[in-house]
Amino acid sequence: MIARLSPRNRILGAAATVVERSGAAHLTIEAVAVQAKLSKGGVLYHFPNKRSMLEGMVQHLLGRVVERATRHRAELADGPNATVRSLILAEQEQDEDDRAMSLAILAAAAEDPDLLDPARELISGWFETIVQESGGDAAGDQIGVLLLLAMEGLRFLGMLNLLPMGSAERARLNRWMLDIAEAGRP
Amino acid sequence: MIARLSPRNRILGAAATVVERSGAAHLTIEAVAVQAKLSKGGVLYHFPNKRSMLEGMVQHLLGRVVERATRHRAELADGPNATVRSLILAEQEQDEDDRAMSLAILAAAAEDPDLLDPARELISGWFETIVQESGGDAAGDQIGVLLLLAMEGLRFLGMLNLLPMGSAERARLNRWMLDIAEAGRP
DNA sequence: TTGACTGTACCGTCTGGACGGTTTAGTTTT
DNA sequence: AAAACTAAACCGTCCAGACGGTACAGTCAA
Repeated sequence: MIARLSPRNRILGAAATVVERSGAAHLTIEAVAVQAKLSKGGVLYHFPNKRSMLEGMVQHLLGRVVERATRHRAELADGPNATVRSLILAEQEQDEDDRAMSLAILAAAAEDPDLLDPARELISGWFETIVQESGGDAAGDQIGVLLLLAMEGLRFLGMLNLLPMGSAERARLNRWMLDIAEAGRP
Repeated sequence: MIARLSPRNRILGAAATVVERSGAAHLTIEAVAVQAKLSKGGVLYHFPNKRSMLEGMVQHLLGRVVERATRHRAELADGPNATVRSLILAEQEQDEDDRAMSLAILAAAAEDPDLLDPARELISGWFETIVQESGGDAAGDQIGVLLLLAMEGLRFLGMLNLLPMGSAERARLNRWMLDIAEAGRP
């Protein structure tokens, strides 16, 4: 029933798995090939070099986040803190594979910090929007920024296995954060 | 003027600089030696291998954080959310070098996720304490956790240069977070 | 309907280079 | 004299990337 993944996405998933298991330093074309059950040449057919594979990972990751956030954003119309709420909802929606793909950020940063440029732009845009939405830059009213930062904290701690929270606790926290965003304050 | 660093700390600082400039994948003994103005043998005199150098980086980073947090913690006695507040204050106190050393986390994660074990333990302890301090686990009352996560979000986004905030904005946010922690809510 | 051709998706092999680490013999600093 | 290095050679391993070839499904014209 599972729609067979395109070879390209299978490779990207395999790359994420390698990073998850061995760390970004051991992300090699050959390791990815083994994981994806391809030969090295097979991988290089889809991505001409390692750098383009990392670009692909980052792009894939950001693409999915943006896609989901945009959808939720549309549903929420222009309610209070709609953008942060859509980001929280988008994060909540991620499955295991998506979470593993987050490691693309670490792998990219390890290889060449410039690979994160697209992420920089995206986040920068979020910040601007969120600051506006949570009441201009009136002193102190930065609840949107706080929530966004907490989301990112969750993301990074989670991807490094530094987060001592079960999925139930996490779900509860997510719900609470949505409430805060909607109410404008805890 | 500046107290000359011990060779050991000079090496650790050089390692952080290498990661900052080139990414964790290019952290090699030789690159560190060049940056620290030593020979390769000179570095290996202080750290027998790369792994022990990474252990040293993580240890150095955590040591400083713990030291500062402990000091602030003592000052705050048992005021509301004292632990989170001490962590915020500790983070605020970091200089450029300390921030660069945060990259040790990324470098360690890239090489071998197990190197993060000490950090796991530390963070796990923080979580426990903070949950207790912000009112047991009474439904919804997770302000301490939220603040800790936001702090970590700041840390990670900052170390990857993904944070579109100037130091003034950051300072303002920090002050606001301290207020929230003290009041228990905004 | 058959044969020529095309594009996609690979495989297996090879090479040049870099890296981590070790060793050794010698030098500077304190 | 001991501690703290330097300089250089060297080894085994690993890796990115290039290359030539293969299998095969589909197209299309005669």
